[in-house]
Amino acid sequence: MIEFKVVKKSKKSAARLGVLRTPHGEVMTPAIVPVATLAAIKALRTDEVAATGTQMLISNTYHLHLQPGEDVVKSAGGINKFMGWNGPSMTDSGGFQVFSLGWGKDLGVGKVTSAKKASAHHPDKIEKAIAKGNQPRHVTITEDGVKFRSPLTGDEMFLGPEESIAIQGKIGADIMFAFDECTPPGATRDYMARSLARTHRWALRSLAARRTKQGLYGIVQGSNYEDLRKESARFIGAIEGFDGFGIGGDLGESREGTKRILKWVVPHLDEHLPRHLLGMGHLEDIENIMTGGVDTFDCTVPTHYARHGIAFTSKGRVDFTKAPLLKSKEPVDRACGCPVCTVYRRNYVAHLFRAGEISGGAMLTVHNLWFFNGYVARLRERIKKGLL
RNA sequence: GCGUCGGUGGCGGAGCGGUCAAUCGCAACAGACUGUAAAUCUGUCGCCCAUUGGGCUACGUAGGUUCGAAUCCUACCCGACGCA
Repeated sequence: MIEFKVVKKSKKSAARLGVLRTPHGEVMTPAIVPVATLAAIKALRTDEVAATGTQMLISNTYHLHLQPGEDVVKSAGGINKFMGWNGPSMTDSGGFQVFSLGWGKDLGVGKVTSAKKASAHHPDKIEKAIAKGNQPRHVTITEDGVKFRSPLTGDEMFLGPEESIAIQGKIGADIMFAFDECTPPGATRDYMARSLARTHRWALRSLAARRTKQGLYGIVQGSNYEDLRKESARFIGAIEGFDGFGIGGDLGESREGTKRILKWVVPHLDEHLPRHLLGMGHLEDIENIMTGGVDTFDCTVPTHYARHGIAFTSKGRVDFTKAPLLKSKEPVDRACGCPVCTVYRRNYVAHLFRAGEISGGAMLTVHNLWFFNGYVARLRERIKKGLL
């Protein structure tokens, strides 16, 4: 059971402050939700994660199904006990993997890769590949769900709405997501429309498959087509029983595009229910996301970039793989009070990266999470003061 | 002192007469990364111009053989090992 309460609505934008109550505590929204795909924020212990101001985590159904398997998580007492995380949690449905391991992998594109950019590398490839009703190499998408081979064992596996919800039920996070298809940017409208209709049917099946008291969010798709996005928002928004909404898929080729999509979608969603934007949260996006009316959003950027040596600081990005930092006696970020910045200097962190020491990635993960959480908290403060 | 093997680009290490400025790995440098295939991936990596391309100097040093050598021969220098 979850509960959401809007505490304040901005007069300047669609932004709002809220409280999301879960069996594992409250989330002050808007909030960023760091990604713990395999029931782990890579490189960190959960107590270290808690010390970064992180309120909620999202793990992944597909990955946990492959390893260690949902039964292991269930017998551990659910994901919270399993990973020693006392706070709220969500699980993504595996819908994103339908894309990332399917078309995404085949075509070498990410979900935010613009169609233009992608087709510059593969002229006409995307349209042709997808338009003809072909299937990606590694997954087969049917009305029932998605067939794929485990990259771990090579075994044939299947994930559909019923399977995803059953697995998420055993994992036991506070909030689950409906099974959807995250469509590839650059696909034809025709493909998008057919995929959307199927995702809608999957949403109803996901809801019908729920056997637990966990929250369940329906997911709005529709890529960057106005009519499809609106249609999707109306359809998903009208379904009785969802505890909130996810907004997923291709979110436009630019920050303006994302803004536009949120404008199309958000007005059709019940304002009393929480809205979660799936997989977006670069620093530069966050203000737009909030003013667009999003309550929670997840993103791998702070954790992923950290392991690649990038720290986000009050003065912009700092790349710790660069040699000159070996001579810097500054903290990672002068203006930061995180557990890393209060102890370590840039020269040491840079050394750890150049030496391939994993603690370097761990340190920047702590810092980046602290920084992103702080950034979001300051924006919440601005909403509170009526500035946003 | 004699013998054997060896000396290749920042390092390790291929190549053993032409297609070699030289496979590959590491390091270095640059770039990418938005519901994590991701402590990953891509590119550059002798020097000088250039868009394809061209020029120059290079495989211990100095000579030589050959149309042509990192690759064959000779001498020398250096290293490892073995024998005195």
